[in-house]
This record gives sequence, C-alpha cells and structure tokens, in this order.
Amino acid sequence: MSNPSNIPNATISRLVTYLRILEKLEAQGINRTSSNHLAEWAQVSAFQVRKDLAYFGRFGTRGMGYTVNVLKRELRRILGLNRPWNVVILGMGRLGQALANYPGASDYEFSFVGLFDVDPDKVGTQVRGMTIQHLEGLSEFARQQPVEMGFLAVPPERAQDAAQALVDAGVKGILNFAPVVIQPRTFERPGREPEIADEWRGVIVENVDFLAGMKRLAFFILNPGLRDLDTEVEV
Amino acid sequence: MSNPSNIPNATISRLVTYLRILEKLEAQGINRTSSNHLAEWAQVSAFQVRKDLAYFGRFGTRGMGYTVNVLKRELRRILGLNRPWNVVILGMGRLGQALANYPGASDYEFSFVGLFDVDPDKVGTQVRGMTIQHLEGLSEFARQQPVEMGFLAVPPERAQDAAQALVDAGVKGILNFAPVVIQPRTFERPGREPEIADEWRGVIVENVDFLAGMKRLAFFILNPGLRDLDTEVEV
DNA sequence: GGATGTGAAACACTTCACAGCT
DNA sequence: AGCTGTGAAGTGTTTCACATCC
Repeated sequence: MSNPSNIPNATISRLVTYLRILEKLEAQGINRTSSNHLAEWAQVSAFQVRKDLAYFGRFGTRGMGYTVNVLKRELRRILGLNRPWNVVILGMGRLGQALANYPGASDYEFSFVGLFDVDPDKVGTQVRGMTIQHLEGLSEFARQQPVEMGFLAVPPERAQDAAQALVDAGVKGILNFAPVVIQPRTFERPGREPEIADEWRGVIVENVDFLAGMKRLAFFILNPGLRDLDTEVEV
Repeated sequence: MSNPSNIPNATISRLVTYLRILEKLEAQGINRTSSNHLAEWAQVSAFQVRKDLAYFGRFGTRGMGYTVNVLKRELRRILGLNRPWNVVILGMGRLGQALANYPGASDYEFSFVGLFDVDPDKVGTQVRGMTIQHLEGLSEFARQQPVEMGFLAVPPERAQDAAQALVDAGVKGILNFAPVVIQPRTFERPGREPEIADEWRGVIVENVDFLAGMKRLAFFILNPGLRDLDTEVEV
C-alpha cells in the first residue's frame, strides 16, 4: 500500500498530529514508541494510528513498536516537509503580520518569500526584515521565483480577487483565512456544463476560519452530546 | 426531525457557511434563494444543503425555495448565535492581539470580556480599550461573570496548563490556536479504566491550527487527485 | 412546473479481531 | 508474549431518486 490511492482526508490531518508528537518525543530523548502511545497523545484510537500509517507503508516492528526517529523521517517525507516551499502572504494587516512572525512557521523548509498588500501606507514598510510589496507586483514576482503557496489574510470582500491573483501567479495551494468560500473561476460553453478554468486545476484551498470555529463552539456548547469531548477539526 | 439526535459534524460547519452566504445575500437586498443557489456559493451539492437543513426542520417552501430572512434567522437560532457569549483570550502575543482586534469577531453577540497573559510586560497594558490581566486572576474574574468560551493563543508549551485554567474557571468551549492536542485531565481508580475529570465533562475543544493547514497543503499539492478542488476543513 | 423534504442506496471512514513477525 | 499490519464488519455520511406540496 505504499502508493496512496484512496486515503481519508482526516488521515492527513492526523499524520500532521503524529509528526508533532514524534518531534516532541524526540526532543525529550525518547526513541521508541507504539501505536498505543501515539494514540494517547493524539487522542485517537490505536487502531486508527495503525490504519493511518498503513496507508503509506510499514514503519514499525511487530512486538517492538516504532522508532521515533524513523517514523518522524517517514512522516516528513510523506507530508512533503523534506523539501522547500515558498510562501507568500497577501494582506499584511494584524493577522498577516502575526502569521509572518509566527514562531515555527518558517520551520520545515517553509519560507515566506514575499509579503503583499494594496494599502499604500503598508507598501514599502518592513515586516520581519522584508519589504511589503504592492499586490500588482505579484505576477512579476512569481516569474522570478517559484511560489507554491499563498496565504489569504485580506478582508473578506477582497478574498476572491486575491485568490485569483494567487492562482494566476501559479500558486497551487491557498491557505484562506478569510470567512469566504473561494470560488474557482468557471466558464460555460454553450450547451455544456460549466467548466473549471485551467489555472484552477489542481489548486487546493484550505480554510482556516476562527469565526466559524467560534460559531461551531456555540452550537456544540448548546447541544452537548452531539460531539465527543474534543475533536480534531480543520477549521 | 426538529430535535437533533445524530447530526454529522460536518453539517454544523456547513450551516455556518450557509449563514454567511445568507447574510451576504441579505446585504445585497436579495430575499429569496434555493438549495441550488446556496449550494453554488458554498461549493457543495444541493442535496447536501437540503439534507443539512432537514436535520433541524423545514424552512423552505416547495416550488418556491427559501426566504433569505427567515432561513438566516433560523440558522442563527440553531447555531446559538442569538444569545450573548462571553469570551476570554489567553495569550496576548501578536496572534492574541490580532484576534482581539479582528473585525467581525464581536458580531453575533460574541464579546471579548477579558484578556489574559503571564508576561509582566504585557499585563496592565491596553488592547482595544481593555486592560490585559494576569492569568492568575482568571478564576476570580470568572466568578464575577460567566465566561462561556476561551481562546488559547499561548505558546504551545503553555497550552495544556492554560486549557486547564480555562476549564477550572468553568469555560465550556475552547478554541485552541496552539499546535498541541489538549488532553482532558483524567484520573485512575485502582483496577478501573481511566476516567475523565469532572470539570472536563461537556467541554468542547476546537483546533485552529494554520501550521497544520500548511502541512496538509504541502501533502495535497504533492498528491493531486487525493482531494477535490477546495474542501471545507476545520483546521 | 418547480423546488423542497426524505427514505433508501451508495460510499467513506472507523472499529474490530486476529494473523503474522520479532 | 507483545505489538504491528490488515481484511472484514460496523458505523457514519453523502448521494440519489422521487414523492410531496406550493
């Protein structure tokens, strides 16, 4: 099963969690672990841990468990964290600045290579040693170096256009912080189904929406029993 | 089916999205809509929209669709957004400050009633007209007024203790921004299964983890076809 | 006619039980 | 004996088709 074909979405979220745990264990000098151990820290079942890993290969030793070091390396490889990723941030308000400065964000070969905004008061100023550029310069910027990911930290009413700018610049992954559903551009040929525009093919959008998170919390507080104590949800 | 009993988790996330769309439609002066219409904006199927709503009642008129105004009001009620929610923020670094100032965060009857940190340089300073208090004061603070939700914007190594402080103060919903799995306190009676401590019963934790979001993006960019173009995921 | 509401089918994900190594 | 890896069973979610009502 080393060649993934039909992997639950939630498995990927959990792999990220397992990796975080392995890094913590390694930092503590612990070098062996088990599905039970990981399950406890990740708050999932041990079955789940083993199944999740089984989608990608065999990383343990029966009767023994897993070597922290080995499993960590494998998970980094699987998640693609062993190669560099160039990231730009669109929208340098308070949130954009917090993201640019977030400790740990530049680990894992992620690097923020460009910061963009449209506000003339912000363009030209420095954040974390980088100069904020005008959004208009994005496409030229992207021609000079590959940009694989973009963060959308712009106001909601600008999010759709900013997303289009990212995709036009060749960005394949968007982390959207705006409380808006990003729409891929479509076009209709007469008599046919609407088609997704070429530049959007293969583009992934992940939403990070804490307003939505608050609202879900409100619901679950009012309706206890509809959810297990604590769940991993991608907001 | 007006009394919820077994509602998919993802349905709640989508209701939040539908509500956002309805508010936008209302702001545009549009007063009627349909499951098709909502589905398009939310990037889900029309079946899904109708099924999601059906868990809670009947809000439309056959042949006619939905009245924006009515459906909006119903969704607000269902999600519990028609009543006040007192929220505290723990950790007033860049992220905490961005959250406290986020436009739209104080809509919907959510109000930030207290800001807490442990850093002596921060305690006593003002953010958005409020004085940052020391975390030690939280339990006393919570005795003086109800606190239903707490945001965890502290460094990862402090997140577990800060979560415990929130729960000890009676908070029932935690929005966790730290890249850590929060563990409910458990205790073991000899010979029995570990039990969850009383103060954690009914507590909901939602995670908002943009680092995890980045890592998932990396995976999905490297493995296209494992996910449909753009998905709603709780980070 | 047209769009909702909903049981039933299809699909996806998780849990389980146990075979298989060490 | 102990813990992983995995087919199979069980559960949950989405899709579908269509009866229903305005």
